[in-house]
Amino acid sequence: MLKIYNTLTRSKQEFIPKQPGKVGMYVCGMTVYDYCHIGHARVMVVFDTVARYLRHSGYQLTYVRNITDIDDKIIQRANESGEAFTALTERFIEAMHEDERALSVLPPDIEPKATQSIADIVSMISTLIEREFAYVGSNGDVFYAVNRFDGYGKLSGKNIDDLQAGERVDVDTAKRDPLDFVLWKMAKPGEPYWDSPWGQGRPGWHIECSAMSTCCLGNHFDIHGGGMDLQFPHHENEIAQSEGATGEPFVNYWMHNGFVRVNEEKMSKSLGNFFTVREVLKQYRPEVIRFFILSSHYRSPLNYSDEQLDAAETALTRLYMALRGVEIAETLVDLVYKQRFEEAMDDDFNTPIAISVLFDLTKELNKSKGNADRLQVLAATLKELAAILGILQEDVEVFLKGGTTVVGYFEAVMPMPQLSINIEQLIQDRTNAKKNKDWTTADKIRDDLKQRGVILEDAPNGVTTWRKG
RNA sequence: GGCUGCGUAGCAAAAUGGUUAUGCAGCGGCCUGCAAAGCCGUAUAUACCGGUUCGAUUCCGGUCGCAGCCUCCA
Repeated sequence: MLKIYNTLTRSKQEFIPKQPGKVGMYVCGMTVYDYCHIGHARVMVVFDTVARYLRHSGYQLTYVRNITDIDDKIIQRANESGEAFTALTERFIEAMHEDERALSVLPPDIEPKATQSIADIVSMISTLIEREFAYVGSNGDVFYAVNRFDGYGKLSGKNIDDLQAGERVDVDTAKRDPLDFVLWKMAKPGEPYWDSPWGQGRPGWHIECSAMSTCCLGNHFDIHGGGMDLQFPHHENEIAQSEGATGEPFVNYWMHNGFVRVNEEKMSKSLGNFFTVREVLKQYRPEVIRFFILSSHYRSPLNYSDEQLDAAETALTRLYMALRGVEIAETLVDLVYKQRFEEAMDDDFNTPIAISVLFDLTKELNKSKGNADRLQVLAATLKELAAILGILQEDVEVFLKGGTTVVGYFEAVMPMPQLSINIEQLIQDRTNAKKNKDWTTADKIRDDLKQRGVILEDAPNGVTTWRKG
C-alpha cells in the first residue's frame, strides 16, 4: 500500500486515486530562460522516479509537466540577447530536453506550454471575474482578490493576517489589497502580448499552472508536485484560482521536494551558487548525478559537493562490479528482495532504503558467484529493481571503464581513458612479465596505470581486467 | 517578527518506544606472487536540558544551532 506525504495535511497518507487504477499528476516545470541546474535536475529526477514507481505499481498514469515560456525574465533575457523571446525559449527548451535525456528522465505524457494555453488561461480568468474572485485594477491588470477565497493559506499554513503583518514589498496601488496577485498583465510597448477581453497582455505565472493542469487533468486530480519554494505563494495561489473558478476541490495530494544546497545554502539563480547540469556532466557521468539525487529522501535537503558525487560514483561502481561478467538471461526475480524494495518505495518513495535493499541484494549476489542459478535470479532482480529508479542500465563494461552509453551533447567531454593510453598493450606486457615472475616490472605497470586512473584486477583464471579508478 | 522543517557515528544517509540500516572511509582476517575486487569479523551515533514511560535517538516541553518560506525562484 502506497503512502504519500501530503503537504496539505502535513502527514503521510494512504494513496487512494480518484479513479481506481488511474492517476493524474501535475508537476511545475521550468521557466525556460537559462540552463537547468542541479536543483532543477532534482525535480526532474524525483518526479520521474515517482512516475516510474506509480507505473510499476500498476497505475495508469498521466504525467503532466508544464513549461513556462513567457514571463518577465524571459522578456528581459531576450532583450539582452537581442533575439525574439520565442527563439530564446526554444533554445532552452531543447537544452532542458537534452539534460533530461542525459539523466534518464522519461518525458512526461503531456508538456503544455503557457503560450499555447492562452485561451484556457483567458477563459479561467473570465470565470474568476464572473464569480468575483478577480477584478480589473486601476492600471488595467487583472488581479485575484485573495480575501474572497476562504481557504487561502491552507497549504502553506499561513494566514492572511500574518501575511499582511509581514508585508515588505512596495504596495502596488493598482491592487485593492497588497496580497492580491496578478492574473493578466498588460503589455508595455514592445513587449509580447496576446489579445484578451482586458486588452493586450500576458498571463501571470500562477494562473498558467491552474489553467494547464485543469485543462490536461480535469478540475480535480490526484497529485501535484514541485519544489518546496513553490508552496507559497505559487501553489497556494493555484488552489485559490482553481477552486475559485471551478468550485471543486483541486488536488488531493501535494508533494514538495527539498532543495539542493551548496554549503548549507539553497542553490539558486539569485544567489549565483548554482551548477548547471551540463557543467557537472563534464566531471561526472549522468547516472552518477541521478544516483546522488536518489541517495537521499526527496523531502530532505541535499548538499551538493564533489565529495558527495565521488561517493555516489563509488557506490554505483560496487553495484556494477557485482554484475560484471554475469550474463543476465533469466527473467525470474527474487520475490523477497522485490517485496522489500517495494515496501521502501511504498513508504513515501523512500529511495535511500530502496537503494540499501539493492546493496543487500548485491552482497548476496557476490556470495553466489559459484551458484549459477541463484546468481542469475539475483542479477536479474538487481537490474529490474534498479530500473525502477532509472539506474544500473548502462553496459557494465562501459560504466566500469569510465564511459557511458547515453548519447548526448556531453559525449565529447567524457572521453574513455583508453583513448589516451594503450591499456590493452600494457596489460599484455604485464602478463608477460608475470609469466617470467618479473614482479617488479609487472607491479610497475600496474602502479603506473593506477596513477593514470586505471585499476587492474587479476581474476583467478589469470585474465586481467581493468576499470576506471 | 510570523509560519514550516531539520539537528543520527570520520563522511553521507535511513529507520525505530526495547532487536545489524545501508554506502564510503578505519581496524583484523580469508583470498592473491603482491595487489584490486569479493567475503568474514570488528569499532565509532542519535545537539543540549527536563518530562512521560518498566524502558526514548524515537513521544511531550524548553534551550541552542541550521535551513526554507513570508519577494522571482525547483
